[in-house]
Amino acid sequence: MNYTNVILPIPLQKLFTYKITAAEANFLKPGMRVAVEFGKSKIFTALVYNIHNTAPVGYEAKEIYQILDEVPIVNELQLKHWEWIASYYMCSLGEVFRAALPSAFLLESETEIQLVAGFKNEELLSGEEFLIFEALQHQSQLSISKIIEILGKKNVFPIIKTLIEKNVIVVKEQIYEQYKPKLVKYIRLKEPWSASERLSELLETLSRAKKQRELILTYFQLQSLKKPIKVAQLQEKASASSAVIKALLDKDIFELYFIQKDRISFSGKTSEIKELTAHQQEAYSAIKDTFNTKQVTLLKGVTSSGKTEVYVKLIKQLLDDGEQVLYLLPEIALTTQLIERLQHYFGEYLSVFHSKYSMNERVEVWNNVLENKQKAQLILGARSSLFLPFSNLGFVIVDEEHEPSFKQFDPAPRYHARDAAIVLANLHNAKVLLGSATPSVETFYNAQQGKYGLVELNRRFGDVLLPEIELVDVKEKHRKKRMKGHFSDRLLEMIQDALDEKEQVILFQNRRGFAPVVECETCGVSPQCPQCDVSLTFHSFRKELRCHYCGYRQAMPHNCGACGSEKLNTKGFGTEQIEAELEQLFPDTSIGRMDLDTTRGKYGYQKIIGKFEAQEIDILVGTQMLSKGLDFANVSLVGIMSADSMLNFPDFRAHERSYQLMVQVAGRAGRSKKRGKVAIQTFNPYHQILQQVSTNSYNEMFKEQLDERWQYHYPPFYRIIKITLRHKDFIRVDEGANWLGKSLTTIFKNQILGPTTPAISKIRNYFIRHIIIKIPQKQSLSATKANILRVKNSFQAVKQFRSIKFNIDVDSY
DNA sequence: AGCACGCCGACT
DNA sequence: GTCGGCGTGCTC
Repeated sequence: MNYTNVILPIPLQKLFTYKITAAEANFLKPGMRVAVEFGKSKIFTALVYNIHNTAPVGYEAKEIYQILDEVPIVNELQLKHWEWIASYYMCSLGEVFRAALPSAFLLESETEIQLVAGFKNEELLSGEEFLIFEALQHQSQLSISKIIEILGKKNVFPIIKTLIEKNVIVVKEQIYEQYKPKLVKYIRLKEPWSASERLSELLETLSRAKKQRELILTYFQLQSLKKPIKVAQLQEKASASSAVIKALLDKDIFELYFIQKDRISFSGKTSEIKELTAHQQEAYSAIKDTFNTKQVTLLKGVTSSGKTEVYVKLIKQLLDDGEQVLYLLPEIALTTQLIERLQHYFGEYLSVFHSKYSMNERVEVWNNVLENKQKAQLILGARSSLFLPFSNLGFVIVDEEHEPSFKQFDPAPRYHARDAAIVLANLHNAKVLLGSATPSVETFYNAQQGKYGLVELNRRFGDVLLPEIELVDVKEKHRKKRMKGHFSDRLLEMIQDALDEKEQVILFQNRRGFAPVVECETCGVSPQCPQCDVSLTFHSFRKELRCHYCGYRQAMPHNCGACGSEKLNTKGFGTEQIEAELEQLFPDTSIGRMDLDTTRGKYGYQKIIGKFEAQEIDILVGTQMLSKGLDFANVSLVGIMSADSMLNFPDFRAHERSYQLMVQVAGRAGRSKKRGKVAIQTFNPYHQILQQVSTNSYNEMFKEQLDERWQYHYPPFYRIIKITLRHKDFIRVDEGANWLGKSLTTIFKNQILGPTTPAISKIRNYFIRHIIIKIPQKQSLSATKANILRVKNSFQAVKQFRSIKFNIDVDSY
């Protein structure tokens, strides 16, 4: 007997065994997909893990339902990589499987039922059964969702079951692939007319249809180019309406045909890569040197130093050697600007892969990488692109390495793309280049310790100086009454100067919406989200209050819900309010706003950025999404509206993050010729981080942060595993967290922090508790994880705790 | 994780 | 009396 163990896309730690025939055993290989029945009524897409002939004990294996692939779509290196992710980040292989494949590869089962021909004994049926029977007289098949509609209730399976038992209906399980390659419509003359010598005859028959004759003539014109003719092309060239084409199709003179077309194509010329400047060249050679001894190298290059040019040169070389290159970027930095730049150099070698691309596009990229096609030699993508089926990866770039968005938080696998990429590169024996102007503390530490190579690039391109940073003491300005709304007189002056010089301004406010909270002047109460532990945020555009955690929204109330007073005040400030104030202060200036609310949709970004580039917008107000990878030549001033909210964030990385964010935002100023200016408004200008930002002292910041990490047992000296418990019942999570905290403490002693209640203690009606385990570098990670899993098991053996959601997040930073 | 099975309360 | 609530156990 032959069997296969398969991975199912579910959070269960084990593989499942299915029976296969000898022929199937011969054909199947690890990495191929099969459809299998799982449980009573589900069909899943599973991935073949291995093939063997050991019969399982204790149960009878089911047979597989269908083989879905001709060749493996996942290779062995990927499976190894998945196993590392599953074990390191403490999740199941199935969860990695689910995250790794574009969801179109995970088939859906759409259950349809059909009538058994010849059933006559209607009197045997109950009322509801008869309803279904009757419905099937009109329609040949019904989906489960339709039946739910017809019967007006959710639980329809028992009825379907009895109908099947009475042999009235059968279940038709229909599996379909979601992926449909894009077909392009082409047109040609139908058989008897295709010969050119019949042209005159053809025109004769159409003597009464002037438009149609013209169309035929245009067609022959296009035909002389000896290329297939697209319908759209013909229609445009002949400036004919689609009715004319349709008439000719109906007369059987034209016919349509389709050619499968890859969506991802680039038609344009590529150009030679730029000459590197002396400094870039130096960095380039240094990187190559470090690769002789190190697998990973950090390129620390100040903003606008031209890191991309160095990448380009390295990529070029690897591509010439015939190896695949992966270029990872945080989602928000994947801008058209960069894509176009790379396309310019690498043209048809480049494919882009990220979540704003449609499913079909993602499947195409997957297949192209799998077949090692030319157009997929260089992949530019967000974190999930490290799951593509590389077979010959030679080089990985992780740009903006410090970006927190490389870490996936929910759902599992909670992996860090940078770290997972290093492991992946290791499997391929490939080199990794981490790039950042403001490396994360752990990466720079690794570089200092000699684990990674380190190359610095400290000159901006064209030797433009780093921007001049000015700290504006808002407390002082308030005292002297020199504030207009949220603007200090100094910032306004600088904006005015820039506008006078016809230069552009970027204002950074790390909060969207109009004003974070609405507060009653009389009683001080502010409206809360009914489902989360947060105050609602006022959005003036729709005059409503919203919750940024669960999406709850309500109209802005006219009076206070607690005391009825009509004096509702807005407190704090967001991008929307900054924009409104600017409109008052600079009425003749065009102002744009860029945040999550204004950049919805695939091209949302591009529209705003395009306008700003074209200098249709003078002042751009935005959240942190404008700190990344954008290159505007004419920006001379960057204003940070308030530095304090980020500095006071309760997280051990708050200072590091603030530093990175401010330096990155500041880097948007003066990127081409002139030295830029940056104004940072703060209540606390003597804060050490602000001082370090203003003097550009990365090393000082690093040293200070490292000391703190050492003192308080944080990474890179300790690993952090965070356990999150969630439940709708407050008392239950509370008790569960206490129980778990105690039992972890018996093993890990003082390495346990908590249980603690997070700042936002309730989201979507779930109460949340955290427990943190700090693991010293020398303590065995695998033993620690085994211990955690043991405690988890005994936790879930307590029946009142079983319904508590239990998340483990390894390296939760 | 889903999802069916099974045992208790509030309604026609 | 039933419907439907959610606790419990299983999925090859």
